[in-house]
Amino acid sequence: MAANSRFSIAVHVLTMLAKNCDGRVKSDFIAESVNTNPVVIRRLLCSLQEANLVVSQVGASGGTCLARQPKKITLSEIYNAVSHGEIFSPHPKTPNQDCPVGKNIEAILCRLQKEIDKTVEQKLAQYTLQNVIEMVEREKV
Amino acid sequence: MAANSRFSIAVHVLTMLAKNCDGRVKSDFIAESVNTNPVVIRRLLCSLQEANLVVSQVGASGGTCLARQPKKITLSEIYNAVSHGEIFSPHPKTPNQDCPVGKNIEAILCRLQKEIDKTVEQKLAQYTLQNVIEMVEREKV
DNA sequence: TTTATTTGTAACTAAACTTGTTACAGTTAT
DNA sequence: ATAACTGTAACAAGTTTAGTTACAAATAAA
Repeated sequence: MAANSRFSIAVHVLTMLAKNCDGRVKSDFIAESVNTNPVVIRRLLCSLQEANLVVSQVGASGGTCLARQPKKITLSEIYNAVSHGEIFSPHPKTPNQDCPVGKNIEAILCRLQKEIDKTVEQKLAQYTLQNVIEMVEREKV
Repeated sequence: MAANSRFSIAVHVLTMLAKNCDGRVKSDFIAESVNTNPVVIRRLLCSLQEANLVVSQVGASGGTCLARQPKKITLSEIYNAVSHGEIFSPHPKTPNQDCPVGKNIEAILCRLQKEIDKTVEQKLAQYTLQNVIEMVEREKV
């Protein structure tokens, strides 16, 4: 383990919700499709709820539904809801500040990090959940 | 720990080599600037050597130097040498193949993954090690 | 009002990965 | 011959991840 698959599962979960948009979907049902434990799904749904992508209802005949139409949800929003975009990590320990390279490299890498994040975000923003649904349908053929 | 900082360290290491391009640089010297153990640096240098970015020499008065001019080394090459570009991971377990979403979502996410990787690669390819050196110098002011 | 169902969440485990560290074999200049 | 290096194996400690059990709280339905 130890490699973040939350975005993959989140896209899967939201696609399930979109295809069952008429009612509230239960975490057990989603978990069966994702092939995992319902608690894993509920944990993820909490993050998606914080990001205002879904609405959950507790109690009997509760469940979750999308907060918006699939065409109004971008993959960028999904990504931000469940991951913090870091293509690479900074130095584990602060570099030697007495070395001219060590003193300045962190700030440069930090700027680069942000620039890449923005690039990824722009790419992911090109796709909506609706696009994913259409791809799933097309794939079926 | 448990967050890959190899790219950050690789850029740091290569910048050190570029600024000491006249001779062979020892792992102990680099480790002091990076503030880590020389073995960590040597391990990284092995990866950079496999990618033909540096040349190392064993034995007394050995060390490492760049294999090419800094302006001919892109950050994209560095990234590929030390990381395998994965912005997100696939499902840990294969989704339920009896569910239309579960059956198709993996292929779609895989294509998306590759597309994002290409985007990141293009972004990183815009910068060379020479650019980083210039940024380090400029930062110093 | 009682009961069954469902989310939310805490606590724990096992696996994977990362860096740091020690140790040492092999290579090379002096 | 000796000292100084790299390359690499082996292990420890810390972090993160998904999976799991358990249960409190909320809610619909009987």
